[in-house]
Amino acid sequence: MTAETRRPHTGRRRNEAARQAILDVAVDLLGRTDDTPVTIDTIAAAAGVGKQTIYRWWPSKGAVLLEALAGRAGVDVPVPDTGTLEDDLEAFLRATFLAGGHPRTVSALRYTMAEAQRDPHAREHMREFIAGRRRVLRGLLERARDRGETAAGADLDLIVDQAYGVLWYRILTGHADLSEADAVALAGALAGQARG
Amino acid sequence: MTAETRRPHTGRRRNEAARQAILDVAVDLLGRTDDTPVTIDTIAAAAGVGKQTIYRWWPSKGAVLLEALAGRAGVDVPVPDTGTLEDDLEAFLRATFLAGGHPRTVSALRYTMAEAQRDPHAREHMREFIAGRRRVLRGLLERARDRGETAAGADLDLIVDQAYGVLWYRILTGHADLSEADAVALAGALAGQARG
Amino acid sequence: MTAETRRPHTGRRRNEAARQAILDVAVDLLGRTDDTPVTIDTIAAAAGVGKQTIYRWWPSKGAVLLEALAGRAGVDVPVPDTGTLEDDLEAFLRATFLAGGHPRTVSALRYTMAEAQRDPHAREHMREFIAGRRRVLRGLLERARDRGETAAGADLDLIVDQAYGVLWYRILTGHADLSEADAVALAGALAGQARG
Amino acid sequence: MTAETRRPHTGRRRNEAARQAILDVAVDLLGRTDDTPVTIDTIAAAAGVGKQTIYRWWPSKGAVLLEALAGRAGVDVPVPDTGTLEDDLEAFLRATFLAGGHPRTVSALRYTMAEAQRDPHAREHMREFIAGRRRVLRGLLERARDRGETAAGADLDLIVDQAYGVLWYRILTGHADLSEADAVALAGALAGQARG
DNA sequence: CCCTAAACGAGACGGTACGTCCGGTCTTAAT
DNA sequence: ATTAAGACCGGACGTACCGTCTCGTTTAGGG
Repeated sequence: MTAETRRPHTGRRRNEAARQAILDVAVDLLGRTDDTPVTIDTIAAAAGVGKQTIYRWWPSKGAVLLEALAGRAGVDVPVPDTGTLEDDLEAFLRATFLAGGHPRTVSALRYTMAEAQRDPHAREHMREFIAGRRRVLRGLLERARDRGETAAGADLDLIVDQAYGVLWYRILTGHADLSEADAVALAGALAGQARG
Repeated sequence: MTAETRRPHTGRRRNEAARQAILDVAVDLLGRTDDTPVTIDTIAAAAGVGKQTIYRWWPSKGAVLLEALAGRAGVDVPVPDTGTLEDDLEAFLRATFLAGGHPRTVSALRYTMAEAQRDPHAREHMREFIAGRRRVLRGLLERARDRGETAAGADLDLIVDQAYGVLWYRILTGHADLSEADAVALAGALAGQARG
Repeated sequence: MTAETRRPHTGRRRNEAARQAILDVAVDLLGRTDDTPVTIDTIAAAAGVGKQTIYRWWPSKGAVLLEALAGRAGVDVPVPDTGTLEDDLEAFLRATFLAGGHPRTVSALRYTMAEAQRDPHAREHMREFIAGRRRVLRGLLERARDRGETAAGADLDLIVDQAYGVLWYRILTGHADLSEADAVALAGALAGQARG
Repeated sequence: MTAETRRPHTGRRRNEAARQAILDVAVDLLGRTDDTPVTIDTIAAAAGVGKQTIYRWWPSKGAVLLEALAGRAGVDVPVPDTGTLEDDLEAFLRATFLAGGHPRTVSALRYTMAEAQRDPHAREHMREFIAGRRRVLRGLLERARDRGETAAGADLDLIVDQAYGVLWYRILTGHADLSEADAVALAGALAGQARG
């Protein structure tokens, strides 16, 4: 994804096209399943940008990657509204597992989570990213609660933890695929937990 | 943890004392919560060993770290045998969360999981480490199944995924602590799930 | 010779101050008669420079050392012009032997000639260095020839070879000093050869 | 030159076969014009010998190489005895230049002279090697002096320096070949110089 | 005749240097 | 003032070699 067309300078104002090119390249590189190195130099070169342009707007490499990741988050996972908790949960987890099972997504998530462990900026961005995803799922659960579908003492946060926990655990260790069947099974189990 | 005493050579056979010194130093460095760098150079220096002695026996830094980690695994988590699934599960998860909540353990697990994402050798070792931990928990569940405590169609592997998924998810994102209360709640939820 | 004062960056152009610092340190280290190691690391450290800055501009250690040596060549040996071949030759060889007999010069020449045997880049630079020194002496001889002081068939190159041959032979083997008396004797002998 | 046949142990006495194998391999490796590394490991492996067997009898790598070189010295350069200085000198220098011009010899001399600059043991051996070669040539000159062929004040040592100086200078810098014509020319010049 | 001491092949070891890679900072010249 | 370009410092990486050390084996020669 090398910048082919000439991108004009914008003088003393921030160049939005450059910013977008950087994030696009970051997304592209993160998704590569070969061993293309994801370095600031390769990003800058591929985006047709100076390294300083990156560091002017982001504090570290991890911050760039996490913002790139966050920008792509949720595009593949619409929030379903079927009317029942189990169906919502199943639809959501199927979509989530489907997206999360794509090789490009796996690669990107693995790399960024690793980066978040060593780069404090990336860690902070990752926390926000995670919090955002959690809010969506928790919203889905709260809707069901408001409909009276959940038991009184149901720990919604713990249910969210289990859903995303399984997802990340499998992505990072690779010990099992994110199969559709497992999405369904997990949805059923978590719906059961919610009902009490 | 510098080697103070003179360590004798062992001729043409591997020097077990050197191997142990390397792993000890690795464990020590992995557990540091300050930003002490975990490098081959620092490991070698602290262990009083030449770098080549490390590379002679391990293919990469990650492999050393994972072996060091694996060597310490399970020391803090005995397998309980109370007679009932829920009590076993609760005891196991309490111990696991307790150990996994210790700053030194968190630091080590975060670093090694990150390393496993970039170093194929570390990844392979991590897979084995993960598989070993899973076997323990799965054995506990199978025992309950053999006692007839679980429903016919209960997916034991998924339950294992949920337990360790929550653990790793919290360790890596840091969005919530590994509290004792959550261990108890999770044990209850999973026991219920197993019973069907 | 550590860089004490802050050296400013020069942006996208080569930093001449850094280049000079590297060569200065190299000259200094080459001249040491103790066993201070002449390493890229020590050069970089003493010059306050990253190793990559050296490898960006020179292909190998030997290339740096040879350039450093060449930069100092000829400073101590002015080309005399007395009007007669023998006097010119004597003055030149006295100065050459004097400079070549200095411990710092001996050390530098020994090290660089050794380096030139194993490093092809250094070898190439050494060839140029040698060629440059030869040109000076040969120029002196040609001037005498133009004055009609030499025999018709005199092989000037072979005379140059003998002069520098004795110099290097003694420097490298250390079997005899570069005494003033020998400079005079050699000048007389070579002048005799030239006259035929 | 790998040791193919089984070499028997000799109990508690030095194994002469091993010693010879080491020197043979050293000579072979020194003569290689490709970039085969001349290391203790390669020598030991090729000679079918443990490294310790080398270090038991020689103090350093350079010492081995120099002894190997010395063992081959003089094999190609018989001392002529034609009856006249110029003819003796010409015959000697022709043979010397011929031998010294062989690629294997050049390679060996270059490597060992370089080694002699960094390894004190090699340096000492080189001094002896050089002294030995000098004695031969000086003997030739003294014979002529005893016949009354040289001038009273002729500096025989300087003549020896000039002869070997040219040889080594060309070998080490490679700026010119050791041609037969130059051997003849040099012999003539030095004979003239001796006659005064 | 056995038993011990030395030499041997093998190769692990501590240490030092190499040349490469990359993160984040800095400066120039162009826009 | 912002940008593309890219040099710079620092520091980790994994490799190569030196010379030392220990093991287990083999043989010579003294008790």
